[in-house]
Amino acid sequence: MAKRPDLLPGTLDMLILKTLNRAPLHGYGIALSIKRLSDDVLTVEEGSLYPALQRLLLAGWVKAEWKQTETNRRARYYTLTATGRKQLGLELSEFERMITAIGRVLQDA
Amino acid sequence: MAKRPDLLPGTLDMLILKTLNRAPLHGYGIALSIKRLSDDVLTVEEGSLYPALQRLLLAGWVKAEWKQTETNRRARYYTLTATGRKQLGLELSEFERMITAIGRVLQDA
DNA sequence: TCCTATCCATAGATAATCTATATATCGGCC
DNA sequence: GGCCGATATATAGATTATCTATGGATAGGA
Repeated sequence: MAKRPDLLPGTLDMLILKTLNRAPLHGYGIALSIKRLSDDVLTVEEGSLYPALQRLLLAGWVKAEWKQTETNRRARYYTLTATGRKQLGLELSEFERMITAIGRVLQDA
Repeated sequence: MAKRPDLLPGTLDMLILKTLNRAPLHGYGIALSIKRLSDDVLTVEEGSLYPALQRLLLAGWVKAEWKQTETNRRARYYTLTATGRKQLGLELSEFERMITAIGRVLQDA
C-alpha cells in the first residue's frame, strides 16, 4: 500500500501564492481551488494549509481580512501583497530551475 | 539573502535510484554525477546522501559492496536491485503525475 | 432534526533535509 | 618532508515542512 504524498514538499507556498494571484480567497477556497485545478491530484490538508497561511502572513506576502462569503458565511480572505507578488515570481523561477535540473538528471542520454 | 534549497524535497531517492540505474556507483560518485548532470543546480549534501543510502539499503532497493575505485581508493559501491528498479519506475511516474498537476495549477488559463 | 458541506485553527507526530563535524587516504606540488 | 585539494564515508543535531488527528462553529437542504 504505497502511500502517495498529497503534494511535493516545498511547493505549497508557491501554489497558494499563485492561487491568490488570480483573486483574493479564503483558506478553504484555496484548498478547493488547488484540488480542482489539479484534477484531485494535489490535496492541501488543513494541517498544512493554515500553518502555511500563517507563514505567509508573517512574511508579509499576504494580508488577511474577515468578510462574508457569497453564501453568507464568515471567512478570512487572503490577498497577495506587492512583496507577495514578487515572492511568487521568485518561487516560480526557482521551481522552474529545479524542475529543469531534475529533468536533466532523469534524462537517459 | 534568499536561501536556495539544494534540491526539491522528496526527489532525492528518485535521483539516486535513477543514477544507479545507469551504473553501480559509490556515494561520492552519485553526488558528483547529480551535481554535474544538473549543471550545479542540484547539490546533494553528505548529510542527506548517506542517510538516504541507508534508507534505500534498508528498503532493499539497493545493495552495497566495498571495492577499490579506479584511482585505488576504497569505496562502497551501490547497485540497484530488481525491486529497486521497480521502485524507480513508481517514483518516476508519481513525480510525473505531481509535476503535471502542479503545472495545471500554475497555468493562467 | 439530522446530515453534509463549508469554514477556521491547533497540537503532536513524522519525515526529509541541511549544517556541522569527524575521520582517512591519494597524489601533486613546493 | 610537509602541505593541500580532491576523494571517500559516516553520524549527531537542528530545522523545516508536511500529515494525522482533533476541535469547534454555521448554513442549508432533506
